[in-house]
Amino acid sequence: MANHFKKTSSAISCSVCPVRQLSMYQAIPDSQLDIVQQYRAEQRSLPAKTHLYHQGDKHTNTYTLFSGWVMLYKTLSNGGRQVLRYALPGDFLSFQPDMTGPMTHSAQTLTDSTLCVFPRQNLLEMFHKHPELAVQIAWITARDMTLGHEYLVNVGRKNARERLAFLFLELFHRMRMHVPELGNTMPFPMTQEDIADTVGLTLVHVNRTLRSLRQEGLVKLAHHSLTILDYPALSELAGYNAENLVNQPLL
Amino acid sequence: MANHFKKTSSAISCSVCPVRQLSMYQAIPDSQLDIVQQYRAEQRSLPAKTHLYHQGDKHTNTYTLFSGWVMLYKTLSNGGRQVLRYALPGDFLSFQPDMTGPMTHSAQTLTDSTLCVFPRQNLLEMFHKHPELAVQIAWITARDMTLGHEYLVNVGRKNARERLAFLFLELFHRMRMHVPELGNTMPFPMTQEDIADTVGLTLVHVNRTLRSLRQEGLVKLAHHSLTILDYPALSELAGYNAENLVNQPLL
DNA sequence: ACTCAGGATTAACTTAAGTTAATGTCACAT
DNA sequence: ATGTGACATTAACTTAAGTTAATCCTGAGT
Repeated sequence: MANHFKKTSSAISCSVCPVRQLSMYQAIPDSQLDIVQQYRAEQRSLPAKTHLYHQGDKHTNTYTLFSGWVMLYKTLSNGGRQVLRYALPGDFLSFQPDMTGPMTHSAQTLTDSTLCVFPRQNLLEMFHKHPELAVQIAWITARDMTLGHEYLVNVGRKNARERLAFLFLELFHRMRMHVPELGNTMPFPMTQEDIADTVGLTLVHVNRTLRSLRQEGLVKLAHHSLTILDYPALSELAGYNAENLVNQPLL
Repeated sequence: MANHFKKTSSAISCSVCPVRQLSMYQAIPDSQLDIVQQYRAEQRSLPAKTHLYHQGDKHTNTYTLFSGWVMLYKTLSNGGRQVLRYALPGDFLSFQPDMTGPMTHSAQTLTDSTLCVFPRQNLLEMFHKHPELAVQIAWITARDMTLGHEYLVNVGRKNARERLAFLFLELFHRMRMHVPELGNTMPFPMTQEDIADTVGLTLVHVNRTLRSLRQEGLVKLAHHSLTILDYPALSELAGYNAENLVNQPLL
């Protein structure tokens, strides 16, 4: 199989990085960014639908997503798949408790994406030199865990309509943090099968439920673009409150 | 309502703490444990079925569970409940991304329990003086997140029998880390309703499924005691492999 | 313009899990 | 010993979601 990885010829300097404030490196003052950049091995571009790593792989890199969408998921022994989270720019990927063991999940790009690569080895050294980064990672991981908890509630205790409403609003809100000027329409690169594997339903039932939401004028979803038509109704359905998605630094 | 909190008259010193190696303080050398102890506000004992904090509360403490079982759960607007995790001795509680905001979940003791109380304020100071603790927290949080992911897969992509099998093995393995000499029987303080709210089923269906597992001789569950009768079969059912539950320090 | 393939849509039918409601059991208090 | 309440157990019935399988789009490549 061909190696899809491509080093970006014109890697962007950390000092002018447009997504830094969304990433763990918001904790590092401008004056020390050159140090961070020394730990960055490279910037790497991948086309849509390629894997960054597979569940079970030994993997020695850590990533900060620079642009694009990445889907994190787990595979079951019976062939099933459960999506854990969608990563947006600034998100930190491939951190897990057993840093030397096999990956507990897979990561696949949904769109063309660019990532900054930080070898695990460097991470530990960085923590040592910049303890505030360790705190930052703890904070980011706690945030991701909290989101995971919301997903768990979603799948464990809600019906199909509520699950979809929640997913849409969760992505909509996170997207708005990245693009504050966003209107009611956002890119939505996943397929209905991806959605099904996120909310714990089948593709067919997702389609059915989507139809009902569409007919009631709550959302429009087509051609990888999602439009929120009736925010209050969706929000009510989802049992969602935006405050759940914190994005403030810890300190 | 009466205040159930009770300061333990004979608080145990950190230096002789039997659960330290299971907690974040495994990262602190013996010689510096007195410092940790200075950050500990108190040791507190609670009877079974009392809340440590409620979802929505402002809460300024952080805890390390010293003994007993604590259930963490979220409440839905429709009255539903989703259990997020069961805490065992050594576990770190009430850490969340928004340290000053309302709690995102509730915590309730299942058995009589004792906790070591560390005010949030002290935490930040501790991180400052012992950066390795921040790394440790990042590691612990990542571990909890990974467990959360397993729960998500369980609820999102498995049938009733598989979900129960998984829950039993997960708790069995974690219990064994605490009590290596454990046989096939372990304490199991939760009710069938708790189980239902953990695996995303109804109480009635949990009971039905439990009967089928019992009739096939896979487990025995009665009087708050669980016996694993056919480990291989359960393990096969659950799609579980013990390696998922890492418990090694990060550094 | 034409083909192909990955998605999206639907309908018909099945089933796992939910609901309701009654009864049983056991620990504990009086 | 008796009553009370929290849990556990079952059965009968309902329903939300799963399964199977056909058809339809639509955008990319020739």
